Order: sequence, then C-alpha cells, then structure tokens
Amino acid sequence: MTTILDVAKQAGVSAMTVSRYFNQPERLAAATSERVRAAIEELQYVPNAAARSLISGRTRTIALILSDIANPFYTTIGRGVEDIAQKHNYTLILGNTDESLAKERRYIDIMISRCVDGVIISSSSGNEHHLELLSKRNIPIVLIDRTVKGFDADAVTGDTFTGGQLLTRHMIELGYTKIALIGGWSGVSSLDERLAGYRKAMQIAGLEPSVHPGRTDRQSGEEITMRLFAENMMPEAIIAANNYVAVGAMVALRHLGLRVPSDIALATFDDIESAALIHPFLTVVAQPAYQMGSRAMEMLLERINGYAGPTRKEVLPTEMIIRTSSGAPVPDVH
Amino acid sequence: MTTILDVAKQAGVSAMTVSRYFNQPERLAAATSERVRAAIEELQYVPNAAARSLISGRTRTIALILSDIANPFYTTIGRGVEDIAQKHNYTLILGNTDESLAKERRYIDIMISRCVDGVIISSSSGNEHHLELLSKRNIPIVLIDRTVKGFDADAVTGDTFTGGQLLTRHMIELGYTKIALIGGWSGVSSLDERLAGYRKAMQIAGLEPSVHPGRTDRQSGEEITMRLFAENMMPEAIIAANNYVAVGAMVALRHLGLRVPSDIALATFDDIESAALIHPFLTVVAQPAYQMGSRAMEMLLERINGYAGPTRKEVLPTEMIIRTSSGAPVPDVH
DNA sequence: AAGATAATTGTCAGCGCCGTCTTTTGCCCC
DNA sequence: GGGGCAAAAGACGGCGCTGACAATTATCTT
Repeated sequence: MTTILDVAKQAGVSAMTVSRYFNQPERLAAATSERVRAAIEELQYVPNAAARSLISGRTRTIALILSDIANPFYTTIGRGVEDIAQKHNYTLILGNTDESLAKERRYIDIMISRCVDGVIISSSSGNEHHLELLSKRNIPIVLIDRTVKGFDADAVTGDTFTGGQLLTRHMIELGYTKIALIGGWSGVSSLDERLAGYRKAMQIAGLEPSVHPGRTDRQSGEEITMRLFAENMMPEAIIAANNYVAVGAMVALRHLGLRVPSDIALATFDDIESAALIHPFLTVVAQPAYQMGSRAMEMLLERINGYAGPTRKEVLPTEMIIRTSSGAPVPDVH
Repeated sequence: MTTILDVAKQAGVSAMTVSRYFNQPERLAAATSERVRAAIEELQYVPNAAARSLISGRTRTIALILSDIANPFYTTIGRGVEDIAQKHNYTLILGNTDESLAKERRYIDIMISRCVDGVIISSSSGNEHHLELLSKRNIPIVLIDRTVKGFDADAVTGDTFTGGQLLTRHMIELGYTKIALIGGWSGVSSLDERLAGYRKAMQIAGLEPSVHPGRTDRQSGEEITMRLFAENMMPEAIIAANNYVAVGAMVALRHLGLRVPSDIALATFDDIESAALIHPFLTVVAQPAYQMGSRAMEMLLERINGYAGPTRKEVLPTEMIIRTSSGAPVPDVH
C-alpha cells in the first residue's frame, strides 16, 4: 500500500506537506504543490480513510437503515438520500433489518463502531430505546417514515393519518360498507396512523371497523387475505397497510378467483411507481418517498454541520391517486 | 469516546487483555473474561473500526456499485448481496452511478480510500480500465450483470443473449415482422448480448432488424418511442433493452393512444416483480436477480478468504415469462 | 543591511487498536 | 519446596495520518 510517506519521498517533501496538499492546498507554494501532485499521480496514491478518521473522528459516512431495501418505497427513499449524500461527498452504508429489532440493534452497534457521522433510520421499534445508544454518542439521527414513541429526534414522515382517512372515505363514498384493513402491526407509528385514519373515517360513517393486523411483507398480505375468505369474512373492499401487503393481497385474490375491482376493491399506501406506469391500477395514498429521503439527508447534514436547535418534525403531504383497483367510476388519467 | 483503555482501567487489566477478549477470547481466564465483559457492558464500549482496520488492513466492508439503486432489478440484486453479506458480518457501502463513468471512477477512488475488502460492480464501462485500479491493489472484484471487455475478473451474469433471441423469436412467432429494439447502447455487455440475440433471431427469420439505441432509463424509453412514431416507423412490436426503458415506452404508448398489445406488442428484460404480481402484464425475459446478487457475494467472499484460482464466469439461466403485453394468444397463468 | 513579518515547510506526538515479545502467575512433579 | 513448564497478562511499538508547534526561507521595513 502506498502511504503518504511514499509520496513525500517521491516528491522530496515531508509527509505533512502532502497532507496539506489535500487539506489546506492554499498553504502550499505552487511549485511544491505541483511536485506533490505529480508524485501522487505517479504512485496513484489514495489517502487511507481509516487513518484519517481515526484522527478526525469523522468519516464522511452515513448509515441508512431500512426494513426492506428491495421495497420500491424504501429504494426511492434510498435514491433521495444517496443523491444528496453524493452531492456532499458522503458515502452511504446500508442496513436491512427485515423489521427485526435484533438486526436493527446489531446495525446500530456496527454504525457506532464505524463512527458514522449520522444515521437515517426507519425503525421498527415501538418504544425500545436502542436509538439512544446513538444519541448518547452524539451521532445525529433522522427518523424517516416512522417516528419512535418517547424518542425525540428530527423526523421526516408522510401525513399518513390523513391519507388513511382519505382512502377509507374514498371507499365509503364508493358505497362499500364492509371495508377491511389488513397487515401491519401496532407500535409502528406510520402503521398506527393509517389505522387511526381508517378508524376515524369508519366511525364518522358509522361503519364497523374490521382490522386484521399482520406483518408488512407480501406473504403476510397473502396470508391474511386468504384467511379472510377462509373464515367467510367476505369484505367488499380491502385497504392494505402498505404496498407489499397489497401485492400479497392481489396474489391471494387471484388465487381465489376474485376480480379487482368488480368482485372486491383494493387500495393501499405507498405507490409502486414503475408498476403504476406500466399499468395504472392500484389506488394508493402515495407518499413523496424521494423527497422524504432527500429532505432527511439534508436535515442530517445540518445536524452534522452543527445545527443544535430543537428537533424538527417534517410531515410531508400525501396524495391519493385514484386508479381502477378501488372501483371508482372515473377512469384514471395517469 | 470510550476507548479500549477505559475498559482496561475499569476492569483492572491491560488494554491488550481487552483486545484479546474480542479477538482471541480463548486465551483469557474465565474470571478475567467476565470482568472485561462487565466493564464493556458498564461503559457500553464498542471497538473503533477505523483503528482496527488501520492495523489489520481489512474492514469487513464491501462496496456495491450499481447504475440505479432504485431500479427493481438492481435492488433485488442488492437484497441478495446484503443477505449474504449480513450473514457473514460484512457491511455494505452503496454507490449509485447513473451510468456515468465519472461517478463510477469517483466511487472506485472512494472504495480504495476506504479499504473495502471487495467490490461488486455493474460497470457502465465499455473498455475503460479504471477497474484495474482496484485489482492493482488486490481488491477482489466481482462483475455483476455486465462484464467488461479486456478486464478479467469473476463475473455473474444472466444468459441474456439466449433471452434476447427467445424474446425476439416469440414476437416473430406471434406474426409480427416489424419488431423494433429500443434503448441501451453499445459497449455494455448485457445490452450488446440482448442486441446480438435479437439480431440473430431476426436474421434467421429473414427480417430486417430495426435498432434504436439510447440510454437505459425511463425517459429514454419514452423519448425513443415517441420518436419512432413521430418519424412514422410504426413498429408492430417493441422490445425494450431493459425494464425501465419498457416502462418509458408504456408511458409513451399511452400518450399516443395506443393499446398494448392490441395496437402494438411490447416485451422486455428484467422482471419488475411487484408490478407483475399486482397485474401480470409485461412479457419479459427475467434474470434471477436475487440469485445473481447472492452468488456474486459468495464468490467475493471466496476471493476475500484467499481463493486465488482462475476467474469464474457464472452465467445464470434466464427465463421467458409470457404475459399479455406481447399479445400471445395464451392467457397468462401467473 | 539588520530586524521584523509573513509565507512555507518540517518535527513530533498520538488518534485507538493489535502483533510481537516479555514478564508474571499458577500448577505439576519428584 | 524448588525446578520446570504452560497459561495468562502486560509492555512496547507502530498502522497512516494530521494537529500543534517549530524551524526555515522569502519578503518587507526603515
């Protein structure tokens, strides 16, 4: 490995001068600077980040911890985070938790160990306090998509309560009365809010809520839907807790030989953009995922750069996109 | 920051003993071990990865460099990589290149600087040799999805030549004669192979190939499709170079008021699984993306762990999934 | 032209950890 | 109970880099 000393020798200067070439170039005489540059090129020298951060304590690295890095909602968030990070010369470390608190906890230790400059996390924790391990070490955190009860930090979320209410009301207005909410579990803020929005809309309409919790993956959506019909609950409309649950529900409904929306209506949260562009089908409450990611990264950068004001809770507006799956009379225009 | 010395003092031992607690626990007496453990817990000590890797030269980190971390094909690859990495206690650094060689080059420098233990990359380079910067430093590389001309390294790809041929033949068998291939550019192996497969099938059928290169993003698919019709080329079938190009083409066709497949047939490469599960529509040649990712990571681990044999080129089989967009008479069964 | 000032470069130590070697401790045997 | 040996724990230096300060050189001043 080429070290700063090799470059120094090659250029006939001290190691410190080479260091300055990178960190305070204006302090070098033009001629020296050029000799150093030449030596660096000659030796193809690249500074060792570990050694640098051992001294500075900073790594220009941030962690992005999500429950499923393959879910389009989260990958879009990831894209938003990456774009801003890249622009500011930050590198991204990725962590996938599968909604497992144990994995989440492990990643937190890893991120501490790696001295990341900040963490953006969509935590699966209800009111666990492992995030405090980070804040105790003054590692800035931005919560994304989900807040954590009893843990105060900057947060970027979508207004999913209103979204849930809108989506439910939409179903009600279409004349459905047996509207089931499936998937997701209590404790996760974004899911709780959707549930609350649903309950409120149902209550206002004087309808009986029908809640069937579960996980947030496809399989869960499929299982719950199958169970619903196995147990003869026969809803007229299903609202899935998230996009993947909806995908699972679709699979199940197809198995059951039911057509959407003529036999049963379906809607969900978090758009799957490429699916929608190929074939506008699922009625959804879309959250501005890319913007959530980029905003979160911006907020994190502010913290990293010293902002020490009160925590900020940004709630971005959601948008209901009515397509065919909910059975609305208006054909979609997307 | 709590250091190993703090723990040593707390436990009444030397720093070396604490170090051994992590690295060679069997060398510690049970009682000492317990005292160290208690001190670590008490102080919530987490070893500093930078200091460790400064000595060892290893970071337990691998880089995943892709052109678009939001494209479902690549995110599925990412998921495969992450699952295996996590299992072996490796952490993932992510790089998004947008098919830009400059960005790719920048990421390579970053990865060198960070002393990653290995790199998995889907390179946009035709025959540039910046990957040699990595191999020159003995950083193992696994090429994924795309090989690089003149650069010998382990590689995991899909048999996209056969895929291209199959897809084209499928269109031909459906009776289309004006079959256009859109998007993608020459120099990228996977796209070149698709093109070659297409050309071969067209040639065998005695049909005139109609190739319209471009980029690999949605916008490109949309633009090319619009242009096709603006210039009155009027193909009967379109084969898109990848999933995103197909999405763009769909958007354009909808703008043009054309129905798929009744007015024009469409097919592409790389399935978008969630879209297909919601609504089985696009006829595709699917590559085993998850398996590509997990295999690439496994191969990389072997290299990291010292395998020094000849480079391995794994070509995974692709599968044509016939759905409605190509206009096949057989209704889909997915 | 000597002293002062500024610009440029260098020296030294240490960030947190671990490899190597040395010292200490515990234990067995006759 | 002392010699011999293995097990356990410690001392020391250095990984590659940069902060703080020191030294050198160039540039002014009067």
